[in-house]
Amino acid sequence: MQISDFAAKTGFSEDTLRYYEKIGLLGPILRDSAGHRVYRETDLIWAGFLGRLKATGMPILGMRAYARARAQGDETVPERHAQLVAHRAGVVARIAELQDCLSVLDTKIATYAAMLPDEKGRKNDTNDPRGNPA
Amino acid sequence: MQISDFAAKTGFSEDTLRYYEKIGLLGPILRDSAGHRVYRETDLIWAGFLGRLKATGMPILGMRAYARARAQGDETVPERHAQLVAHRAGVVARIAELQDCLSVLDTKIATYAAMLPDEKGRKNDTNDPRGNPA
DNA sequence: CTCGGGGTTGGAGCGCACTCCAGGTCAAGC
DNA sequence: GCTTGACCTGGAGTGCGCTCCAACCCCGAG
Repeated sequence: MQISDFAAKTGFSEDTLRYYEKIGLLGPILRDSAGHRVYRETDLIWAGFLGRLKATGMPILGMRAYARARAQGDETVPERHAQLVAHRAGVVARIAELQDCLSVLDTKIATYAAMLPDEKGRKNDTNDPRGNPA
Repeated sequence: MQISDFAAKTGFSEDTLRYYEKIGLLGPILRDSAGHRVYRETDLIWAGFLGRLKATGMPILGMRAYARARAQGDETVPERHAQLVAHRAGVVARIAELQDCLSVLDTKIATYAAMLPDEKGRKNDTNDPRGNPA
C-alpha cells in the first residue's frame, strides 16, 4: 500500500505520516525499489492505535515514549501498561470534566431558550416560519 | 479586586487575563486612579463561563464571537443560543469519542495486564513485593 | 525622599503539531 | 524519448494560545 492509500485509510495526511515517521512514531516503513514507502496491515493497526492516543489528547512526546518502548519488545510491557493506565485516568478525568461543563452549558441554553421571542412550544406548525401568530 | 486576586480565583494567569481583555474576551474592566484593573463579581462569573467554553474546546475565535454577541445585549440571545446549542453538540460528540477510545484503551490495558510477569491475581500479599512465589 | 512591590504597556518569543514548498527521482503510458 | 504524476528529501513557515520581557508608573512604608 502506498502513502496515498494509507493516508486515506488512517485519516492522517501524507505530510503527517512522513512527519510521524521522521520523529519515530511510525516505522520503520518498508520501501520499494524507487524508495517509496510501502505500508502494511500491521502499520495500519498501529496507526489506528496512535490515532486513539492522539484523539484522547496524548502529546507527541508521550506517543514517542510509548512507541520507543513498543519497539524494544516485550520487556517493556510493564512500562507500557503503566503508561496506558496513567493515560486512561487522564481520559476518565477529561470525560468527567466535559460532562460537568455540559451541565453548565445546558443550564445556560435553557436560560436562553426561555428568553427566545416565540419559538418555544411549537413543534408542529413548521410551515410559514415567519407567519402571523394568529 | 486586583488582577492577582482575580488570576488566583479564575485560574487564568495575569498575562492571560490581559491577553483576553486585549482580544475582547473580557472587559471592559474598570480601572482605579492608578490605571490598575479592578475586577468585579460579574467579571468573575463571566470568566468562569469562559473557562467552561475553553475547557470544552471552543477556540478563541468562537469565544470572541460569543463575547461580542453578549456585549450587544438581548437582541443577540437567539444567536448565542444557537452557538451554544451547536457547541453542545460538539461536546457530546467529543465525549462519545473519548468513551469509544476508552474502551480501546481498556482492551489494550487488559492485554498487557495478561502479559505482565507475575503481578496479577495478587490483591492481598502486598508485603515483600519481590518475594519468592513459593 | 527613597525604596520596594505591586501594577501598566506594546511587542517579541515560544511550544506544539503540523503543513507547505522547492527541487529532485522514478515508472508507466503515449 | 518525453511527459505526467506520484513520490522523495530537508527545511522553512504557519496558527493557536499563550508567555515573557523591558521599560515604565504609582502608592505606601520606613
